[in-house]
Amino acid sequence: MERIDQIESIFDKREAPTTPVVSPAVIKRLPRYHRYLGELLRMGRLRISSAELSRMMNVTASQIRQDLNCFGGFGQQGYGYNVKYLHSKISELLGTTEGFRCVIVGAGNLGRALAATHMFERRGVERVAMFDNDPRVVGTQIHGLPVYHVNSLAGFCREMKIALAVLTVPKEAAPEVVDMLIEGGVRGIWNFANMELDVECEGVVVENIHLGDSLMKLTYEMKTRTGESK
Amino acid sequence: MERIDQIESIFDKREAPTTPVVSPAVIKRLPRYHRYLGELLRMGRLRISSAELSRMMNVTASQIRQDLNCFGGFGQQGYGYNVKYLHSKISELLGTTEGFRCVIVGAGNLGRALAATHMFERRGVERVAMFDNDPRVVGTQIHGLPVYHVNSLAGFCREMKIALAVLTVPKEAAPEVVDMLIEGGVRGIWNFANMELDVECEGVVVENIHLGDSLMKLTYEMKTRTGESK
DNA sequence: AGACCTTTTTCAAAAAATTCACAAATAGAG
DNA sequence: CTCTATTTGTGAATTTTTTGAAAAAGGTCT
Repeated sequence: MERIDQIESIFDKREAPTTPVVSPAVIKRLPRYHRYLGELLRMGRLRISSAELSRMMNVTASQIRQDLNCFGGFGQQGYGYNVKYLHSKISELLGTTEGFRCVIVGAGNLGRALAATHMFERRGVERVAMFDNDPRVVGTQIHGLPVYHVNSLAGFCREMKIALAVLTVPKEAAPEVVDMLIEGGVRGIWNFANMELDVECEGVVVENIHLGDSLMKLTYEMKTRTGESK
Repeated sequence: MERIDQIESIFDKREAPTTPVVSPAVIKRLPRYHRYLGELLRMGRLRISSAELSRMMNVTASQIRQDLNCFGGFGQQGYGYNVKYLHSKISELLGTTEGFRCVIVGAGNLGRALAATHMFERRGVERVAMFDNDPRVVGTQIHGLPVYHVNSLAGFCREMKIALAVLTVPKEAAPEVVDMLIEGGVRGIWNFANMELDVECEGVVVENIHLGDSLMKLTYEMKTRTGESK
């Protein structure tokens, strides 16, 4: 009972939580749990204990239990967690069952590479089209996706109820495209442009990808750790 | 003086720090500081205060000062930070002046897209070659980089003193390639393969990129935030 | 059906990260 | 050359995150 109340309060929007109900640290870990559970599922495992999962994932069992409990009691004492159930629950939590539709803006190398993956479909996101301003690619198809001119972006998004946009345009073009996307009613932007987008628009979420930052973190570790082990 | 002692102690490997001398949270933020400082540099700014930078970056000024102080006093009371100096200091800290040389393993869509960028050169990393096992691409050039057969990977790395490898091969091939890289004496692996690499090899660092996790974090926020703002 | 065993839940303690607040130092003005 | 307005450096307070450990609950085996 207790448990159910807790779950409901998380999703009860009227409570206007000042601090996020689930901490960002936990949310960042959810996709990783999802990944490992998917692996277990493919291996045919039916159940898993936090202890075994913790060994696989190199985190403490306590953290796994704590994390999962933020969303309600998905496990069972003396049994552990049902792999299939937990996997689908996390899918749901993460929004992969919402059926978001997306466009990729920018048909350069990175845009094409992303278009080629199964990344979106595997997470319940439907790729609908690509957009670019280069007349040589507009009108063609890339990995099965039609490429339209960026002029028609806002209208297309609104008409096709596009919820999510992948931004792989050059830095200079990004702000302009963002305006069009917002005009088109897009609710999430996955930003690969090499700049920070700080969209101050109610209800629009931006996730910035900075590959360069990651590369620098790596070179930092290489520089530092290698020295240590000497 | 105090200050200089502190800096030295950070880099003094004999101290064998059990806990990392600089916390991971700080390190994750360094590239972002570097990015903003580069921006300021391009704008011709000579100095910046933590307060102004904090406004630009949407973090607390206190955090900026605390972070930078982990590495020593780069600023000056009553003046702030010298943009050029601080930028170059952070570059150095992050290992971009080490002149690491890298190869890209996997000449698929993502490998090609990465090869096309200036990401590496801009961070002092020199791209040397690509590797693949597809006879149709072996022997060609991609964005100016020669493509060799993956057979010769280990030998090439050792001979050419390759420090860093970018892994964009399919998940299945990853473990095998990692073995070759380690044999070749590589010290850092930037892993885009859709799996967690846990290389337990003294002095070899792995940075995993999981674009899918980021996408899921975005769909989570879209699902959650949009509801809240209703 | 009952005792025991596993494993989650939950609450509390510990550790880590962030923010606060103020002393100390410097630049710049007059 | 002194005085004032800034602004860093820093130790302490606060908040957040992680870990630990007892309590509760469901399974398993005889």
